[in-house]
Amino acid sequence: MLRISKLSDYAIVLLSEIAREQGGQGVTARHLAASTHIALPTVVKLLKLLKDHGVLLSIQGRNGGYRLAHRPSDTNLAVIIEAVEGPIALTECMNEELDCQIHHNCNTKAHWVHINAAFRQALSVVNLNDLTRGTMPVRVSWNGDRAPAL
Amino acid sequence: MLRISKLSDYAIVLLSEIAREQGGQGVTARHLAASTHIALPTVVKLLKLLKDHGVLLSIQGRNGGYRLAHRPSDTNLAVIIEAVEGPIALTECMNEELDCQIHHNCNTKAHWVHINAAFRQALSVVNLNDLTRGTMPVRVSWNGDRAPAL
DNA sequence: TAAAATGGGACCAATTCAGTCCTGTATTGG
DNA sequence: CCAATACAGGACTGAATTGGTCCCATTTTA
Ligand code: FES
Ligand code: FES
Repeated sequence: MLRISKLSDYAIVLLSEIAREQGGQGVTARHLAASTHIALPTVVKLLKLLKDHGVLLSIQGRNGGYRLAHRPSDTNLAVIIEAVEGPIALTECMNEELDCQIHHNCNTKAHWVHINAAFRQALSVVNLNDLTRGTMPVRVSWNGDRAPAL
Repeated sequence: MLRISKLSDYAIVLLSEIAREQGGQGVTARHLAASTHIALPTVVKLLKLLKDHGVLLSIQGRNGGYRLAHRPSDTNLAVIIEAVEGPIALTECMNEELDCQIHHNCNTKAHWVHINAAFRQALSVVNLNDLTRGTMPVRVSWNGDRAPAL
């Protein structure tokens, strides 16, 4: 079916909520669980992931919580998804150092590199501001031409 | 990790091989299994899927086999992947009729529709000819502007 | 110093995915 | 005409991934 994981979706919801509520100090996992109706253990797990990948900052101890590590406009969907799911690599061939030899005469890899980049681009253009404020980036344009043979 | 399934990858390999070998008449599953080193039952399963979705034509009986249903230039990655994995729908919200209410005030759906389209676009521009002949479409361009709020 | 919060793992259940197997039908060369 | 070859269709299994839970340690502060 080719979809992002449910966890990534949750992460987007959580971050949107943090961006919306953030009033100087952190937002707690408990509070987020209540306001998003995502189970607390799951919320905790996700916030930790996002913190480990530099999307969130954490404040320990009583009155602790989480805050965005960067401005909402600098936190985009590509970053969020990569934090939760790992690097976006649509095929085996992409991010492995093992010399993938699935295809005979591999004309394929170059295409995947390109598709991967286009996809990541589409994701990276949408940021937290867009999600909370309802702004929207313009569309990708495609000139329709074809390049000459490799 | 966000990757296409192994089956989709196999399908691409199989179709490339068919496009390459196709000399008027069909190519058999047995032959494809031998030439691609993909296990026969798996090959059979995939060819059936591709046939059901109109990517391949089948000829039954002795001397039977499979042929491309359309010209190689009309068989693109989006079609192939959708045949094997079902429609490309990156989020729950996309292809379901159930009124997905994951997000509070959903500013999200509009973005996913857009990302989905951009992704499918990137896939659909690469066709079987490109894969077998080594030609390559040009890149997606992005003007960097942002549209006004919704 | 107790309560409230994150930190870090291990762990389990459910689903999805990859792959196999079996039985049936169509076609055709000999 | 019939046996061999190939596709048709589905049931089934094992493996891998994902989604989700649980437990206990550490940090901070009212
Ligand atoms: S061998 Fe991996 S993309 Fe070709
Ligand atoms: S409720 Fe599904 S995209 Fe917002």
